[in-house]
Amino acid sequence: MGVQERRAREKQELKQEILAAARDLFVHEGFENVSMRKIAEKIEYSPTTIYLYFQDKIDLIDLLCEETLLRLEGRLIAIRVAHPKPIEKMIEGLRAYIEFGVKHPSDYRISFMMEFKDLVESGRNLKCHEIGQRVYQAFRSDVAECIDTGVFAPQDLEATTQCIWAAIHGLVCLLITRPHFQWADRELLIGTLVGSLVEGFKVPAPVAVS
Amino acid sequence: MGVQERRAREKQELKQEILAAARDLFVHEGFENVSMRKIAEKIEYSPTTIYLYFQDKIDLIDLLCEETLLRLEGRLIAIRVAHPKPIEKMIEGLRAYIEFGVKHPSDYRISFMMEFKDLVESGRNLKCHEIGQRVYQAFRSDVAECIDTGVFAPQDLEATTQCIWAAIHGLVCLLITRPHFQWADRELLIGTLVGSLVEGFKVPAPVAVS
DNA sequence: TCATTACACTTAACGGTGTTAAGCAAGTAC
DNA sequence: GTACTTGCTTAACACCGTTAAGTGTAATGA
Repeated sequence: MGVQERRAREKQELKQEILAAARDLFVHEGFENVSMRKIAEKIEYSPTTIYLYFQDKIDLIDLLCEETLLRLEGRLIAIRVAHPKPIEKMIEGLRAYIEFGVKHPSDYRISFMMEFKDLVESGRNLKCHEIGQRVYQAFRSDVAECIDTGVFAPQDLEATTQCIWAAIHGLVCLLITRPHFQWADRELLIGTLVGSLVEGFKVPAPVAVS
Repeated sequence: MGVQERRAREKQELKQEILAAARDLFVHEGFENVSMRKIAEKIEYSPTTIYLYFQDKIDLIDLLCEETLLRLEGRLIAIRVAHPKPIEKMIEGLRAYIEFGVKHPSDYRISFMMEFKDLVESGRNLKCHEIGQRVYQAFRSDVAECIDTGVFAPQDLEATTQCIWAAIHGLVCLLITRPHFQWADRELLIGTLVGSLVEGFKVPAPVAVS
């Protein structure tokens, strides 16, 4: 009896259709302007149908976030393969991260700019958290490689990794939330940030203390 | 006839009371969980009363944003006075910015992490925009001073200013939105970022291009 | 002193949000 | 052919920002 199989397949298809509609709306209507009702309207089902496929809005967004992180991870893995030299791997990885964020602002917002405080504190475990950790660990390995091969001066691995991530995240954030600011030429901006970051960590631990 | 004066004064007092209540709620309940109705409840007036004092929620938030930026500006001006040496002025200014954001996450969210795209495009002019520009220009002067005095290598002023701002903004953002991440020691983190940033701009234009 | 006017504020409502409970109609199973 | 399962919908709840209309009180002018 292939009935159950067909049903399961159809259920999975509609679930994917909902996710696709949601992502499309996020991209075209903006993060704040997407409601469950609008998603439902787009797929031509009643709003409550979505709740047969997702626990709630957070659950839906979580899956979108997971998809996004998987795409970013794939992009970064490709760069690691293409650039064996640690310094190039680092520079191209940072560039790719920034360009990913700028190119997919809605996806980036969902994955990196949403407030997670309440969610984490509610004890809920998100699918995207796991893969987010994986992407971070991989990046930390890249930083470690730079330190180990002498490209970077010996410094606290965790702090260094987090500083670099924070810096490039900051640029993506501002480019997304302040698109009308008097930004310098984008290529110059990205090049300057990545270049200075790498340069700043070449010299030994210049921790600025008061 | 001091009636009008008294009335004007009372109106101003209630306006300030509303602002204070709003800020208090933002701080204690979190940015997303504050509604006009809750603000009204806190000051023990009906929700619609707020609309006699503010155009809408954006208007209210705009004034809060302005207040916040004025406080930050004051903080940074004090540091400029206390540290005449360009390099110290830069380092302490960056530290102060980060610490301001970490210490007042709700205020920082309102001023620097809110989506402004739709607002700017609607042609509305916000009070906080003007002073935000002023704070940016002052910071750019600090960067220019570092370049002019040879602390930083000669580089594009605008790009350099924006990169440094983006980097410290990124750290504040992540510390706010991801408080449960496995952060390195906060002092080490801040010191590392500020130190590496300054170090990275000492060497001549290391713009990383693909 | 009394009618009028101005003002501060409220009540009621609109259209929107995320979400849940109950119901309906068609397909499957015996 | 009847009972049960499944997929979806309708109706509703409590919230949101916001507006229009109404209310009562205080100030004003005769």
